[in-house]
Amino acid sequence: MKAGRHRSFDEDIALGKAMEVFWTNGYSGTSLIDLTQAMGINKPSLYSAFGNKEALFKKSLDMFVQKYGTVHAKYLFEVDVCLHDRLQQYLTSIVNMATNPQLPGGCFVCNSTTEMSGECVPTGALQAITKINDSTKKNLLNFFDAEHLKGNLRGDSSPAVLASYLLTLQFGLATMARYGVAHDELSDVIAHSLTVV
Amino acid sequence: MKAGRHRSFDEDIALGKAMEVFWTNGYSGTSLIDLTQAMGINKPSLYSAFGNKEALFKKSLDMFVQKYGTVHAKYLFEVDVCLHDRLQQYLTSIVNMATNPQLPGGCFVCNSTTEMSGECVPTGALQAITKINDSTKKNLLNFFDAEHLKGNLRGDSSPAVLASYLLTLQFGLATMARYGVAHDELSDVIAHSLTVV
DNA sequence: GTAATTATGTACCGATAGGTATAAATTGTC
DNA sequence: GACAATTTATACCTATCGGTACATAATTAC
Repeated sequence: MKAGRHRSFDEDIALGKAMEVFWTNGYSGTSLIDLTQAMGINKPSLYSAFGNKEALFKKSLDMFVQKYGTVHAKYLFEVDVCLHDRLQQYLTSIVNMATNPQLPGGCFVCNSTTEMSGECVPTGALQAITKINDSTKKNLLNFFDAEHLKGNLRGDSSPAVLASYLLTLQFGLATMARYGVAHDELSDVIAHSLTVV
Repeated sequence: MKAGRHRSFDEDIALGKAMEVFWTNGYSGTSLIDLTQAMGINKPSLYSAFGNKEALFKKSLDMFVQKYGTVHAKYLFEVDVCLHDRLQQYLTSIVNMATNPQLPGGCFVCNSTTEMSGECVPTGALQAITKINDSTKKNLLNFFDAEHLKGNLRGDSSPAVLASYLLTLQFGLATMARYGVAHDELSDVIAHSLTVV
């Protein structure tokens, strides 16, 4: 056991609260007071535990990806389910998150992506967002490449276009949820969008 | 001619500059100094001409809609063009704007939509954004209703679902452009997304 | 128990936020 | 040209921004 006074708060719980605040308000819309109040700690504790605002934002993005970002992909790889149904379940999982009333609404990464290209968000944070999107895009490309090899792609749709199409749908559905469109309506959009695939 | 000193700046040009700054940085990412510097005026002039930050934001949204928002719809109503091609030209027009290197990237309304549901954006601004999206959605619904009556809708796709699908694509394509995806790649996405319609 | 170590609470830092008071500058009216 | 009306420029207001110094409290190592 290390010496010194113990942390009076759980780092993961506090980080989860920070993530929700950033998700709700964006980077530049979030103040340190918003954060400390939601996290239930004061500023020196925040800085010693997480660094500064930018570092906390990046850690919040990491937690979002780990907690709400990676769970959807499992539906892409279920066995004995046709490609169409796997894609539908994948997008439905995203819409479930984006419309979950217990959560801030939409998708933290999508929100942050629209916040890019402004001088108001530090460079490191922008790079983190780009990295996440690059990873998602590449994963989708690898997925459709594999499906192509398995002969599951009908029509002349290339894996690259399908990957971009899926990412476009993800962003679009998340923004629709943020705008307030209800879950059921987005389910219909998913069904329609996959009549191609 | 009214008495008193004349304005030394063109209101519309200054408002255009303000729109670009808000489009780039979002509401809470934009400071009054950002605005006055881009507009080439000082704060008292800004306040006397436009009100305050919130009013200037709403006027910027209005100008965006008028200057960059309504131009796309004309492609929906061209004569002697099939529905598929009209939709393709409509979405392509949006992508042209969202990837135009002379502009801030993406779509101002889409960016603002993801900024919603935070306490950092004043209520009036949020209502303005919702109003624009409501209007877009309703216009698309009316359009597809009319196409339905003309017998141009194939399959069992309802006008309401098609309208939501189009709006989802708009948001998605705009966010993709903001993320940095190139014009040609988005053209392919458009082509693929319309194999349904 | 004492010393070393770590976290907490308060109070503060300079910089900047949105917004305005005030006076100088510029115009049309008479 | 005097006056009324309007815009401009400077300087300032209070509140809050992100970030930190410092003293105090709590804990382990010895």
